[in-house]
Amino acid sequence: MRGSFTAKGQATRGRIIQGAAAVLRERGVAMMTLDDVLARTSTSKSQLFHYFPGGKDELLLAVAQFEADQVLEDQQPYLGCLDSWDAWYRWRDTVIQRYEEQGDHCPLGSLFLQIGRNTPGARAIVTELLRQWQEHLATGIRAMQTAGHVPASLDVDRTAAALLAGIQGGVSILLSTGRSTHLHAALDEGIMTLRNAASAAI
Amino acid sequence: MRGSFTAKGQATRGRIIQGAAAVLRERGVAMMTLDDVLARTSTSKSQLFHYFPGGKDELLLAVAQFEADQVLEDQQPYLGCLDSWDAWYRWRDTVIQRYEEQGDHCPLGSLFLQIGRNTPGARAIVTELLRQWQEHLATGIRAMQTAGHVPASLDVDRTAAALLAGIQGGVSILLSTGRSTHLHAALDEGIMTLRNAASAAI
DNA sequence: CAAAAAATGGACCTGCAAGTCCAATCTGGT
DNA sequence: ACCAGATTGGACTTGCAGGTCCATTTTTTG
Repeated sequence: MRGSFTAKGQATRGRIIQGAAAVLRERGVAMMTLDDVLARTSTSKSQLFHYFPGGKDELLLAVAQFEADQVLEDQQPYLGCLDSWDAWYRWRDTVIQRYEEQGDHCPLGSLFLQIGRNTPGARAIVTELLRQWQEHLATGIRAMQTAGHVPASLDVDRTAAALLAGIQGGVSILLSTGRSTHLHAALDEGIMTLRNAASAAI
Repeated sequence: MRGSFTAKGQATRGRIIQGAAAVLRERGVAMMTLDDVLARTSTSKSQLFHYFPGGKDELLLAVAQFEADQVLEDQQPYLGCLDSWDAWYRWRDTVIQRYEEQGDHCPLGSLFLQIGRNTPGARAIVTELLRQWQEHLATGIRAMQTAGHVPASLDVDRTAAALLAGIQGGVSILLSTGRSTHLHAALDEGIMTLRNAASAAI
């Protein structure tokens, strides 16, 4: 199927996805129409349905995947080497900056509320994203343990899970209220927990 | 305006809101139509537009308010008297149970993604809910300080904010993945933070 | 260079769901 | 009992957005 697309076809397909993502950030899922996407990408209906035979749902799913890939990329290279307190703080700043810039549109969240959890594809995308994200955090914590900055007795998975939850909640509150206070608090608390665990263990 | 509704009218209005809330939990915002609501509540179009002249948006807003009121109520009486470790754990169990039962539909989240943050009404509802929620948590933490279980040096507002963020994120992950692991972790970490602060201060 | 396959343009269809309207019925006050 | 205003029923309109179709152009391939 996908192999039958030529290079030009792939390019068009990609353009449609990116255009849809842009429209989505501007207008939100509820307000986005296929015609918006066509207008923005200078493509025609037949093209859209040529590359996304499943119609709107398939397109939204593709955009969801596109946005999901972006999330972790935007946190690099910091998320990949959380091996010192300084690295953790730099990563924290990156996260906060990214989501403050994003403003009050959450492509992923709204997307998959629209697509619905029922569709297996949507759920898989989010689940996989969260899994990778948490794994990065856990790896970072383990690195700190290895370096002796955090006691080995700390429950890595639970700490990472809690931190990830805090971030998610912080972002979702930022979307709701426009204030990044909670995201800030969640990140600071999370890192502080690591540090306190360290000092408490002394 | 509202005063001109008779008792019967108010009852109908209420029925419509509750019916809409039910439909919403079942089918999700994207899939809900006014006709669904009419069918479920045995009312007619003219009634719906009589009580909600603003149409669908106004109805959704009313449902949002209805659901928001529910959220804190469901956590009572525990949320109101977080003055011992035992009380905190009972509250935690209540929260987890409530959201595990709710399954994978978030009336508020989806609602106000649909209505959009742009509308002032929607934003106000969520902001106020979060404010009250966090205030309850802060009050609880202060009670623990007063009782000497938590050191007075603890930054109450930040801790409460982080805990609230963790809950929000935990719930949103529960909605996405169907697993309550993160909600669990966030609550446990949050309470553990209070306890560790206590022991660290000794 | 010719045939086949892919890519594109855009008119058209269709169904649905929000919102309108008016006539009919009920209810509460005097 | 009577009247005004509130309530209700449901047919009708309307616009839009998703999806179909086919003719045309471009590209690949042999």
